[in-house]
Amino acid sequence: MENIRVRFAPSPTGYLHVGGARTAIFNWLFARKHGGKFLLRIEDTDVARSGEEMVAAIIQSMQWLGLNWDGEIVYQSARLEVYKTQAAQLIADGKAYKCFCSKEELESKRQNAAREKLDYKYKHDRICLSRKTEEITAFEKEGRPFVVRFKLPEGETVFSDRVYGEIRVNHAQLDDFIIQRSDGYPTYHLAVVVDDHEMAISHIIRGDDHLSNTPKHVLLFHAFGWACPIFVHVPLILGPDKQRLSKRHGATAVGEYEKSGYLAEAFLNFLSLLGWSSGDDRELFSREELIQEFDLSGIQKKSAGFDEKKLEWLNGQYLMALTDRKLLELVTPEFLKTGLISNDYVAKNEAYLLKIIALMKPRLKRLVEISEMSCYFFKDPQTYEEKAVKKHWKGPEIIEQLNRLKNRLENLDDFKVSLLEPVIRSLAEELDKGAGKVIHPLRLALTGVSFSPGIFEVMELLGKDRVIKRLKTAIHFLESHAIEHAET
RNA sequence: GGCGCAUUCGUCUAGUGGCCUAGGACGCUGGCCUCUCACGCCGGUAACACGGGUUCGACUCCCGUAUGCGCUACCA
Repeated sequence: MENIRVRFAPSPTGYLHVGGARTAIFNWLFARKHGGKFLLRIEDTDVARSGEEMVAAIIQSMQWLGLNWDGEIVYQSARLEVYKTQAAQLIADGKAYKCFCSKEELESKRQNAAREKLDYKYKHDRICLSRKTEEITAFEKEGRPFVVRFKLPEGETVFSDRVYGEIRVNHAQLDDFIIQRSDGYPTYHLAVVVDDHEMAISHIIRGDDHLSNTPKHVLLFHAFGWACPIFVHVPLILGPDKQRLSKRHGATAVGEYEKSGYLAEAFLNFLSLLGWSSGDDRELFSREELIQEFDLSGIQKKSAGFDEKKLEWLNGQYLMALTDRKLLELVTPEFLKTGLISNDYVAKNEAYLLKIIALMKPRLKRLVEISEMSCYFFKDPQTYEEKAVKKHWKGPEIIEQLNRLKNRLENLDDFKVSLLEPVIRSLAEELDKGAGKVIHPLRLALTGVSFSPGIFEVMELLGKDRVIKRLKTAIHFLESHAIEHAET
């Protein structure tokens, strides 16, 4: 394929939505695969709802995902004159006309029709199309506001969509739709057609919520005497309950996924596989592999539900593939944000941090989990998990057991896994217990919780001083509680 | 309501008339590993929306029905 030019055209009325991002990804993959251009156009013709901060946020999310675009960003708000000129041309050609009917008049007509369960269509009366020239000039002179309507021809429109095949729509369903609003701004339909033509877009890849609008666009392309691009409508992304993805389902903005600790590569991988399949059984695709494999024929017709569980799994896969050093780099901001450690600490304890990262890597699903998951490597436990206390610290002999353990460890100079393990196992044997019966209480004393990486690795990293100290603390804790119980 | 589009395990999907007693992945679940939690490994659960055709043969083609989604704005 030659001269592939596609565009992503978000409306800055909100953050970059997951669905929008997926559309952007498909466009980007298609362009990159075929050596074409991927253009970015901001559809900000709805002044009331558009905002500059939103544009910035959308751009930021695009960059995070690594969706680099070609050329300058096109802002529709900067092209109002172009649309006006094109609308005027259509009027001059008799393919569109000015309509002076007020919104209120039309609204009441719509309601009257609705009462009789009828569909009001402007083209039924076309009041403004039958006005005399003098009347129109008089209106214009007094500065009466008007919209420009497309004069809908009879017949039907047939077009072919790369995903959905041939679509046929009878014009009876359509109306003399507005292409220019009374404030002079173009509507979506006009702007999109004019811009896609001027930007020489070869393939319009967009959400299938526009499938029903496409006949209008085809009509406009024909009215202007322009060839239509190839239409490629992609299915929507829905929430886990198959309803339109909304805040109820949690995050809908790409930025929120970035914040909650997902990797851009994993998110890209995940979104690419929503509504598209390469045809084989792979789940993990690098950016390059996605470009390599992407093909319009793999696009699904059915809308897809967003399954965050799978995203988490995928993210975990990416996390595990990272080097310790790279993961540390990514996770450091989390450490700093939670105040667990300082910049200074990071600089001085890299080797230690790298070892922690190595232990946490297969357990981590999202970056933000790191602080909570590894806090006991930086500070002594403040509390002991209640359920674990009941389970592992029960019985009067537990204090004695921890004491014996502490004494043994105090005599050990080199805190290495290979030396620690025999100490604990032999103690268990002497006590005629399984090793777990010694390890679990120990883990609780050292970490405050019931789960952690292998206890010997944890001890080695913590070092003798902290292990002894935490054992003493745990023993004190148990003793004071024993007294409490005795008193009550 | 009208019109358009869709419909394979809970979810993402493979499947383009016989290869399907429907494959993979996530999830869930049994087990192994094991000091716990993860990771990893082995196994299990679970789907062609329904009804009619067409055909020697239908998950695959056609028609209905149901359900869902979209459009039906001076939003995009």
